[in-house]
Amino acid sequence: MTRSDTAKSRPRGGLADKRRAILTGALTVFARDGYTRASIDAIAAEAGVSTRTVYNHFTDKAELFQSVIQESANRAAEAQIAVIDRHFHKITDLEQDLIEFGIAWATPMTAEHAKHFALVRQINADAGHIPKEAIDAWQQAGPQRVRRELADRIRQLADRGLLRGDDPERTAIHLVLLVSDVEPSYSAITPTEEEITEMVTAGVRAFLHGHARDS
Amino acid sequence: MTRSDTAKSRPRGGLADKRRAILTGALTVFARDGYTRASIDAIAAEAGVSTRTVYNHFTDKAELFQSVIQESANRAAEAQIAVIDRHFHKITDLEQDLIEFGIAWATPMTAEHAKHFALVRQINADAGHIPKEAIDAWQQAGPQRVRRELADRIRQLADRGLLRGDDPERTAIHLVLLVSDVEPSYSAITPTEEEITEMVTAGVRAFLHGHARDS
DNA sequence: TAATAATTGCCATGCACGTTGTATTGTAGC
DNA sequence: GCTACAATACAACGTGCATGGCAATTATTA
Repeated sequence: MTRSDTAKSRPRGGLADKRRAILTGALTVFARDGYTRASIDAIAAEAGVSTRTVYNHFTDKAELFQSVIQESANRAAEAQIAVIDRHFHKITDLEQDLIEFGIAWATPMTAEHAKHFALVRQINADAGHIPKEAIDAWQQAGPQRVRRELADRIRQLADRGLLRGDDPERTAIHLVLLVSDVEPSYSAITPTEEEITEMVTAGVRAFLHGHARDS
Repeated sequence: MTRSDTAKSRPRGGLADKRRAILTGALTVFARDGYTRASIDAIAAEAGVSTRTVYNHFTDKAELFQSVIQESANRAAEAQIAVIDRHFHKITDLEQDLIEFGIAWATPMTAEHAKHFALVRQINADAGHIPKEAIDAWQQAGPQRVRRELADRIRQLADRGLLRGDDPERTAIHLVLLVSDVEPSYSAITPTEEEITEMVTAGVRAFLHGHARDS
């Protein structure tokens, strides 16, 4: 009685894109439960697919996980780079444009991307039990790629004399830190649009001028 | 043959402080393996204690975990508040003293405190499977308490005219973000003392003056 | 040293889960 | 409709693990 009631709509048909369904379901379950807790049965159910089919597409739970984090990294990186490109193309009023960038950066947190960040937390916690090659590949496809992109944009702003030009990599890190929310989703409180704006504004001001009195 | 060879030195005696031994061992194992992966047997072995004794002191794996994170939060908070008190007492040269504070803040990362931060990552990842009360208690005993302490110190600096006085809570968050290392221990690379100094210096400069050209 | 409490070893139970084999069935293209 | 192949249902195996029960053993205390 535990098998047939978990899968609500299994029309039993639909060949072909099972693999994508599995990856999507696995993302959901891995992000929610973590690697060890996540059971293949739960993933299969979430994907609307038989357990056996999962093993038909992926040899291992481990390989499935690595595929999931790789795809997650790629998708998230695409999205974030899109945000970067969109907002750094037309910088005229530095502070105002950075604030708009920060809002766009911090806002998508509310929808589908929440899963990606939950997965990132799982990776951070489980890093000691994930093969180093997988971690490296993930880092390179995700965070590092985005950071390099942002650093390039910052370098361009420095060339235009709008920012200091020393160590654009670290400057990029600082910017991202200051416009991102702390507290990853405890108590499931979604910050309002106003709170995001306020946080981002404060972050951008700190990024540009710092907190010293005389600045 | 799996039971007797894991515990190397079990002199079989030594009543009394078993509870502390269990807590310490549990911290090690939980921090390394996470809640689900961590087995009671592994914890008992790490603590040099029989499996049965664990259940003699704690009813559940869950209760043991909550005790561990609570103690971890308390210890880490004490240590961090000590660092805050030590460095914010004698602020004369703001930038130089903040840099020294940041170095002291980021350096202990190398020893015993690594476990605490690994545990924090586990909590962040597993938050959805930990009772809300436990999360709240942990937050209050740990991060929130430290942040409030730091905010108080920042408020005092603002009163002395050294920092802007708007929203000291967020200012505290910004300071901590900027002097902390990103990348939680992938590839087990321990940053050198020089690297820490460089990162902290850049962070404090950004905290005080920002990255804008004209500042 | 006697009595009380804590610790241990060992066994046992029950469950959840990864993984595989196999026979069956649905689907796509001829 | 027939064939080749993917998907499924079902069952089964092995394992790891949380948890509990005793009885023997050791430490603490009076």
